[in-house]
Amino acid sequence: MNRPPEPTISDVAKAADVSRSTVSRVFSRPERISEATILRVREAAEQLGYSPNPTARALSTGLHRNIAVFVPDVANPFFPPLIAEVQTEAEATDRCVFLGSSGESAEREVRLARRLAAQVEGMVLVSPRMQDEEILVLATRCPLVLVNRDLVGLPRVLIDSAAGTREAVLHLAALGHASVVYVAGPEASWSNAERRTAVERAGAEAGLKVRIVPAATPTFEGGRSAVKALLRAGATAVIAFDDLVAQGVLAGLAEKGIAVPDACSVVGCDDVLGAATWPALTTVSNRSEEAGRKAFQLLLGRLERGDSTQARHVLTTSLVIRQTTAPAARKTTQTDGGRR
Amino acid sequence: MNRPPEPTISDVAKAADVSRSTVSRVFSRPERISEATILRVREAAEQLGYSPNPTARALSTGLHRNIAVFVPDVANPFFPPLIAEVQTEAEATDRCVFLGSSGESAEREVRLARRLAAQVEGMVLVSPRMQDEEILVLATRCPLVLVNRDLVGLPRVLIDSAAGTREAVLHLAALGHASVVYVAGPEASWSNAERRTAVERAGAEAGLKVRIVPAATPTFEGGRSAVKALLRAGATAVIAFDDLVAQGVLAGLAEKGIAVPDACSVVGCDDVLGAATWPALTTVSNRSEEAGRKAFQLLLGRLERGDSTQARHVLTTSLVIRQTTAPAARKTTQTDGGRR
DNA sequence: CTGTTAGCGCATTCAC
DNA sequence: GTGAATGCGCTAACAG
Repeated sequence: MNRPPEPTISDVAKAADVSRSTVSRVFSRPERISEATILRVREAAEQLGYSPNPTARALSTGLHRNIAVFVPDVANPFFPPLIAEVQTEAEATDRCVFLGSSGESAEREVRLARRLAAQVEGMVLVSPRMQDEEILVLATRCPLVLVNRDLVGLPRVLIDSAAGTREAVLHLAALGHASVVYVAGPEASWSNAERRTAVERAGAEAGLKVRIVPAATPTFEGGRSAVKALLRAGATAVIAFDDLVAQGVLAGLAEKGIAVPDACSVVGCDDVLGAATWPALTTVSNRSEEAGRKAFQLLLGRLERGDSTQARHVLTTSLVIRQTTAPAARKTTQTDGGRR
Repeated sequence: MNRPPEPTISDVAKAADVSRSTVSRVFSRPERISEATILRVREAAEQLGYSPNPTARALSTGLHRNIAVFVPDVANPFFPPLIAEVQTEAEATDRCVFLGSSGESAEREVRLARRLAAQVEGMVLVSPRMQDEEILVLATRCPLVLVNRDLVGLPRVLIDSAAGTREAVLHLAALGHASVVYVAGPEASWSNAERRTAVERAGAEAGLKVRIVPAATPTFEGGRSAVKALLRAGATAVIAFDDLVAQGVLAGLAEKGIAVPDACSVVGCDDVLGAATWPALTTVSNRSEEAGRKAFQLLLGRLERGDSTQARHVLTTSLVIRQTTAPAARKTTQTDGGRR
């Protein structure tokens, strides 16, 4: 029931009739050891089923060969592909990855990060919800790479959804819509801020009236319950914070008998659903896998080559037009939208 | 750029003018220390920003307060909610979690597990792809809990999708279908075996002809490319390994102009898509969050109370009828289905 | 209740 | 190229 004691470096040393230092070197700097003894030690190790204890090694060197990835919520489909990518890359450099899924809570995020800092050589913070200061403090204790958070002084990779969002607004304008509603995501989200201002700017540029309706949470449910406010605002076109929210909006609209795209156009963001909604969702493209890969590479660069901390890698996006956008209905439903 | 040296137990001891052991005890068994010195030590620690180094602690005690969760693929939406649940539970007991996403590869799974075994007190293996023997070997080096793998001698939680799958077959029979095709998932998957035999048994029971068509991978793409074989088999009703595959089937069917559910009924499994497909997918319910919670509790029981290793917790499922199933078409399309 | 001593398993000086 | 000694930061007996 309890684990059998693992063989230690001493066991191997004894078996191979060398000193412990030699065994240690065989596994860390083999270049300084003769072929012959390497073979002998390796064999003894194999036979005993020995492999260096990572904990002891970490205590001695200060290096853990672990990293941590933080996301606001693993269950949000935007993140898993990114996580998978980081894990794959990490694996390739023989590193293990801790997962921190903080349930959209900045507090949990901070607590977890503190807890993990001593066990990792670096962390990737994806769409962190904590404040700038908290991130900066963390950065003094552990190398950080940010994804979708634009903080000067830290390496970061940014998925520029503003570009695609802008396209979306222009696309809606071209379809004859006179106004657009943005269903907003989390306050603390950099991506949300990007998208929101992109909608506002492009809206102004194209002469569209822009309104903001917050989603309580960046989820299907959040989108669904935002529909009431949408209808009150007399929306004919809506851009949602992300695909999940958009999907919720679609569902909410369907419940109220509002036809998409005939009576109302809907645009998502992140393209995590593929063509899995009905009608297939027009959305802004997603590059989260690339973001994950790049983030890991930046981290690796810092760890192994002491790269600068100033990297700012931007991945641009574009609009993927599918079936939830259509020309504005001829006869716009008038409501008391602006009143309250 | 390099991290400032963390304060150690000695620093705190000096500052509080006590021995290192006392400091140690304040953080591990405060009940044996007087109120007064606890306060003094705590204060000194706080001021220095000290907290016990987990690595040193682990080396000394053999306890890491880490666990690992393995899944075949984080990006498969079945797993994230389960992972999130485990992580939340772990956090509540002040444990951190490693993630092992193995890309559906048994080999990667084994390698990762070996690598991680020395850093965790236990692991949760969700739908492992490795062989029984490999799992058993691993179990000698590290406490294990299995999810969706029925291996005698190890604690396990099983989502009994057979129950819901059976309902699905009966449902299709009741709708007048004469045959059903099961689009199979991974060979190494316990869930797949369960579902497959459930289809076969219930099919026999209800007098349905049953055929099996494998999906290359348990993904959207896998389902989509299985459609060709489906058509060749002249399917009027199909049950897919999971929702993702079902969604692929839906897409493939749509491409060929086959109407769902009128010309062909489709049933998924795991209910991970909610009502997000069109038409909304009839599927077998999912209890992955509960599975995650239960799995962690079993692990905790083993770790803290030395619970038996014989636990076998079954979560049953049922059919969720939505819109992708309908009565069999009057006129069945005849094809050369059985020929090759 | 608290201090002293020893050691977890390894990497790293420094000698030879 | 290899061995002997020392310490990483902490917990665990064993005293008192």
